[in-house]
Amino acid sequence: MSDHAPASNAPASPVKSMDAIMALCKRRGFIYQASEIYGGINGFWDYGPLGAQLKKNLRDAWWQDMIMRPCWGKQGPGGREVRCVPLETCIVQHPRVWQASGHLAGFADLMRKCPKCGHFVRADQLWDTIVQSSEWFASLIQEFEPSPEGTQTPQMNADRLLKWARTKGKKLAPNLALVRNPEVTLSWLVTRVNGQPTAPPDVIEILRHLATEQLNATGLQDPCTRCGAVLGEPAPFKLMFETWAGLTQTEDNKVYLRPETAQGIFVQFKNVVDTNRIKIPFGIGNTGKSFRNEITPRNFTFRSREFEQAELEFFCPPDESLEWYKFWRDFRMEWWKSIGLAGENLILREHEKDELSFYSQGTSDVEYRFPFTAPGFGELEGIAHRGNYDLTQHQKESGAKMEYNDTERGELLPNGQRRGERYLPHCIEPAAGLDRGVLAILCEAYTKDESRPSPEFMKFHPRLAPIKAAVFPLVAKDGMPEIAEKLHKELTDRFWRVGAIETDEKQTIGKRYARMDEAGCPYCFTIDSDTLKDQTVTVRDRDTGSQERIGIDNVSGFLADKLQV
RNA sequence: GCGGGCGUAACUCAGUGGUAGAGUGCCACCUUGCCAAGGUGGAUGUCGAGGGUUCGAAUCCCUUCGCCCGCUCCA
Repeated sequence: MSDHAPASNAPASPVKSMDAIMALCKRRGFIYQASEIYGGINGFWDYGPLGAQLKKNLRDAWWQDMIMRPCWGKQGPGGREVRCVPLETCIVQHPRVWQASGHLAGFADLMRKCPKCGHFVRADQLWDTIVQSSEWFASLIQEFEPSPEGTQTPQMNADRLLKWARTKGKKLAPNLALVRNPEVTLSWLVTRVNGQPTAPPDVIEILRHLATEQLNATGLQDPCTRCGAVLGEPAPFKLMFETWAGLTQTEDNKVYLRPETAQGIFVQFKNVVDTNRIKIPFGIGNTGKSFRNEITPRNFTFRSREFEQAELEFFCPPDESLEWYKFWRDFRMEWWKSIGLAGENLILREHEKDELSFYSQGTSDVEYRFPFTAPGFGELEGIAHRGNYDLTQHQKESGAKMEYNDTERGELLPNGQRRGERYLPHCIEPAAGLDRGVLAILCEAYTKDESRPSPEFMKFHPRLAPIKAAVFPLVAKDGMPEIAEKLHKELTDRFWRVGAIETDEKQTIGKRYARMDEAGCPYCFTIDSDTLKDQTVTVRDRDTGSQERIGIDNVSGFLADKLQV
């Protein structure tokens, strides 16, 4: 999650209530807590019937617009056709995949845990963190005189340190050795300073002394940045889920659940090139579950430990990569807008230079202003220029040649062919979070309007709505139910592939409309007494509540037009 | 991980030591003539879980799980 809140970009409309959205999601069966009857399990969520269909519709929209007809048929840079093929790779890959990608190293930073307050700090950043953000250090450092010119040793005054330990130190760093046992701790330090005037201790060594109560028994120790207690030993902090492939749970059999789908694509890049008549530039798309052991799952489904990604890796010649990057960045923003995130809550944010990975020439995030991030934004999708980093890594680690032979390049030969040019393609990666997408769509669709008979309703784009339409008899008599049933069957026969068509003859018409509003059904067709006379029905629009009459024979065409199918 | 708040019906919540409640929703029947309309009736809870105190616990204590908020973390 990022937290960018330009003052000029403040929300014009009031922030929606996340509690109300979550209540509706539960009540109407969009999202349930996973394993709820057992008390739930931290960081995991299930989709109910409407949620499962909504998410499928989003996944289908991605698949259709990225794989089946990429970018709605728009041309890429230089008027080139945009071509993409699908792929489905395994959640479990060879462990060396994660070695090559850097996840094994990057996802297992050495962390140190404070046994007293439970605080975590990265082992390699301990001293930086203390100097930059430790409250007790900021206070303590003021008790020292500045270092004399050309030295690293601040001037120490034992009396002032004693006083600090008994006053401010008690509050700020209650577990620091200096605070718990000032005389002993200071005596070791004074001995050290006076004993070796030619090699005075630097700031870090002084801090380590102040954290050490029993020098003889323990040696110098390191303090917790927050409470000053002695930190535990560095231990790998595992953000990847581990399991075993094989019956024995030994180190040899250890495998990991993927933290992203992208690596499966890079690993199969050569196979796709070699076994399909496809030429660069082209993309490979893959949707599927990924897993990260998030430290703090939070904000409903926004940061879950099991989540689904929709990733495309688009391969192109290095000299075209920047243009393709910009192309994809802009298209992906357009795409999110096209499925209903059209408002001021969606932004495209280009990363600053210092945010970029060393191999990247550009990265952008599509971000949505969720109720829980407002006035800031949370990431929906990252579009990254990854250079040839990943193919290079896998080429090195596996020894397999990842080069592409571009037969459209190189000098023109006498026979009219090109000589060809071998290179490692560059890669543009639009990587979307489907669950975050669903959550953004739920938040965007949720609308509260107390002036309506149905004050809470879901304004889904018709393409995503789990229920596409409903057919009602105005009252359950005079032959209306029979006509409704016939129309319902007709619509179901035609539209079942894209979503549900519902019918309901119980309760009053207002209640039935209201129920459909909460489920986000865009259109309701109602059979009334006029239908019997002139073969027309009313169409009710979810967002406005307005009605128009159309011929019963035109209903199917009307809906097809609205759903663009 | 720390700090704060919360956990009672599908949803929103009342109930602070003495028989488990309300509104909404849901279901059935009656009534219907376009917006959660009206009437009658009905179903639904191991009060998040475990332990303790007590004659007696939704209520007090301890532990634990989950959710929300603020820190922290987020390759």
